[in-house]
Amino acid sequence: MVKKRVSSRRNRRVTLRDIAEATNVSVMSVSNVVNGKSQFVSRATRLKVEAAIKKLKYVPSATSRKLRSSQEFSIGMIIMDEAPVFLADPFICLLVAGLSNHLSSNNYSLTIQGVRPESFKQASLFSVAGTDALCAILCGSEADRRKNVEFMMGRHQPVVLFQDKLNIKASGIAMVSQDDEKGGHSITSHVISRGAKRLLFVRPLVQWPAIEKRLKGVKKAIARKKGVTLDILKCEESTFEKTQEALAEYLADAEVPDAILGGTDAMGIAAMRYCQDQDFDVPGEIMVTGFNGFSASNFSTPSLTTIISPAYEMGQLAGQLILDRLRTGRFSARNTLLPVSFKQGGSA
Amino acid sequence: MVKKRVSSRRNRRVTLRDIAEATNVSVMSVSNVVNGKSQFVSRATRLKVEAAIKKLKYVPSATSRKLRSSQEFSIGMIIMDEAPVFLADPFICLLVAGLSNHLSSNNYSLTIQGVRPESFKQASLFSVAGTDALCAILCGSEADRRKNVEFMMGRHQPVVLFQDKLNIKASGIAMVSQDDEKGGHSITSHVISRGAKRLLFVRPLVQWPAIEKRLKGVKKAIARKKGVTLDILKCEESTFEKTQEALAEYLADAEVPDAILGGTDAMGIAAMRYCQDQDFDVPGEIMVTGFNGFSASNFSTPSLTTIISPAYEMGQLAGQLILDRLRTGRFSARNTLLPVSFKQGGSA
DNA sequence: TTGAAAGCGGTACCAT
DNA sequence: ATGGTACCGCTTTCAA
Repeated sequence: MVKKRVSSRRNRRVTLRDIAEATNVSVMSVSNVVNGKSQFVSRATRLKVEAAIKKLKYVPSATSRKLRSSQEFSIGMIIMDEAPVFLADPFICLLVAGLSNHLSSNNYSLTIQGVRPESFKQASLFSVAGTDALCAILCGSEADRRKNVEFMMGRHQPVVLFQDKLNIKASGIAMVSQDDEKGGHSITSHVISRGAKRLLFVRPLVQWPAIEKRLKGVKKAIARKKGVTLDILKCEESTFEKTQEALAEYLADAEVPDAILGGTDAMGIAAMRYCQDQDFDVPGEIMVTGFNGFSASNFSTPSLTTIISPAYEMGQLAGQLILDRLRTGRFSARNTLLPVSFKQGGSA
Repeated sequence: MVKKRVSSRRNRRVTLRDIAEATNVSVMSVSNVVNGKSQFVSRATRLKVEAAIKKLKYVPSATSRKLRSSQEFSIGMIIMDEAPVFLADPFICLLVAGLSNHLSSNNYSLTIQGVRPESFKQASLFSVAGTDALCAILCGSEADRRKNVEFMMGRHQPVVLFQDKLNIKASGIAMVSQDDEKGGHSITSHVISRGAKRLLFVRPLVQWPAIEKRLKGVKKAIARKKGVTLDILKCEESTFEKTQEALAEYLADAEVPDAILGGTDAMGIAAMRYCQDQDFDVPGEIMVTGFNGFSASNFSTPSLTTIISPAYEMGQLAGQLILDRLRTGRFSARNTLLPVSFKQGGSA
C-alpha cells in the first residue's frame, strides 16, 4: 500500500510535492518551473504551477538543493583577530565587501566569522556553515598559521589566504596579498629623502604577516642609507589610546625621532595627535606616516601621508579565483601580489 | 537483493556509512560519536570510531544535518546601500561584529550581503543562503521599506530590522534601534547652549530612517528656542569629497552658520576640515558635530563632539532576540530602543 | 515535454 | 548501548 503524504499536517513547509499535487503535474515539472528551465516546460504547465506557487506561498529549500547537488553555493571567510570587533579595521571591511559583492553577483553567499587565535579550530563556521571553499586572514607565528591552514585543508576545500606568504605545496591553496614590502620601502624612502635620520616604526604586538612585510620593506630602505637608524615600538593593541600610551612611554626616555612610521593609518594618526599634543610640529619637527590609507587619512590635520591599499580589489580577486577553482578544479594563480600606491599627505 | 554501496567510487565524500562499515558499527553509533553523545556509546566503540574518522578523514556534512533537522543554524543579514562598499560605515561594521559574535558563540553562522536598493529582492542571499531568520538595515521611503520587509516575511522567517520604525503588526518581526531622536536633540541643545543661532544639518541624500530621526530630534531642540534657525544640506553621497563639495556650494551664497551638525562622523569631519581650510576657526567661529562616534572622532583636530552609538550592543541584542525567538516561537521584545550618549570633543 | 524512482548524508524514531 | 529504517526536499537519471 502506498503511503499517502498527510498534507493536512499543520506548520509543515510547503514543498515541490505540494505544488505538484495541487496542479496535477510531476515534481520535476515544478522543479523546472522554479528553476526557470522553461525549455522543458509547456507554457500551460508553467502558468498553472506559477499560480500554485504564489497561492501556496512556496519557498524553495536551499538546503535540499545543496544536499542533492553536492554544492553549497557558499564561501566561508574567517577573520582572525585578538579583539572581538573583528571588523574594526577598514582594510578588512573593504576586503570583505569586495569578496562579498563578487560572490553575490555570481549567486554565491558569504558566511563570515571573527575568531580569536586560540579558538580557531572551534569556529562554528567550520561545523555549522556548509561551504564550498574557505578564505582566511590569519595572524600569529608561521608555525601557528601553518597549523591552521592545514586544519582548513583537512576539510577538503579550496583555501584562499589573504596577506600571507606560507610556502605550502598543495594545489588546494592560493594566496592574495598586497605588496606590503614595497609599501614599507616607499614610505620609508620618502621620509628619508625629506631628511629623517631617526625613524620609529610603531607596530601592534600581534604578529601579522603583513606587518612583518612592511617592516622588511622599511629595513630594506634604510639598509643603504648612512646614519639612518630605526627603532621599533610594539603596542599592546592598535587602538588609539594604547598607541598613544606606548608612544608616551617610549618618548619618556628616548630621543625624539624624526619620523614615526605607523603600522596602520589608525596608529599613525594616534601617534600624530599625541605628538601635536606635546607641542611638536608635524611634519616640521616630526614626520608621521600611516599605512593602508582610506578615508580616515583625510580626517587628521595635516592629512596623513600613507600607502593606499587595494583591499576591495583583493576581495574581488579572491572571489574570482575561488569560483574559477570550483569550476575548473585548479587555481589560475597561486600567489598574487597586488600593487600598492603612495599617497602624499601633509604629515610627511 | 540488497544494493551494495560502491565504496570504490573515486572522489566520493566520506560519509557516516563509510565509517560505520569500516568499524562494523551502526550508522547511528557513528553519528552519536560525531555529536559527542557519549552517553549512548561505549568507550570501546567510541575509540574505534574516532580512529576511523581520523584515518578516513571524515568531515561531517553540515547540509545533511540541516536538511534532516529542519534547522539551518544560520542567520542572514542584508545591508542596503547605494554604494558597493556596504561595510564602509563603522556603525555597520560594529553592528555586524556584535551580531556575528553572538551567533558564533551559540553555534550559529552569519551570512551577509550588501544590496543596492533597486535589487533587494534579487539578493542571492534569499535564494541560495538557507537561513533560519533574517536581519536587515534598509533605506528608502517608508513604502519601499515596507515592501521589502513584506518580501522577507513572505519567506516564513523571523525578521529583525535595525534602525527602523515601521509599524507592522505581525509577530514575526522585531526592531532594534538606537535613540537617534534623543541624540539629535542632545547635540543640538549643546550647540545652542554654546550660543549657536544659525544651524546647518548636513545629511546624505538617501533616506535612512535613522537620519530622519536625528533630524526630528534636531528640530525638536530648536522648536523652543527663539531666533534659532535651521538649514538642511543634502549631499549626494556621504563621502569626504562629496560632503566638502556640497558644503562649498552652500557656503558660496549662504550666510556662514554658527554650527554644522554632521549626519555622521565622517560628514562632520569632512565639514570641519573644509571650514578650517577656509580659515574659519573651529569651534571659535563655527562649531561642528558628528554622529555615531567611534575612534575616527579622535582623528581630527580638534576632536569631534559627537553622539556615541551602541552599535556593537545592537548587533548582540539582535542575535539574542533571534535565537530566543527561534527557541520559544516569539520575540521577547518587538521594539527595542538603545540609549546613545553625548561625547564632548573639542569641535563644539 | 513529462514522470517515476533513486539518492544526496545525515537524524528521528523505534526496536532490541 | 546498538541497530534498522524512514525521511528531510530537492535534483539526477532515465524511461516514456
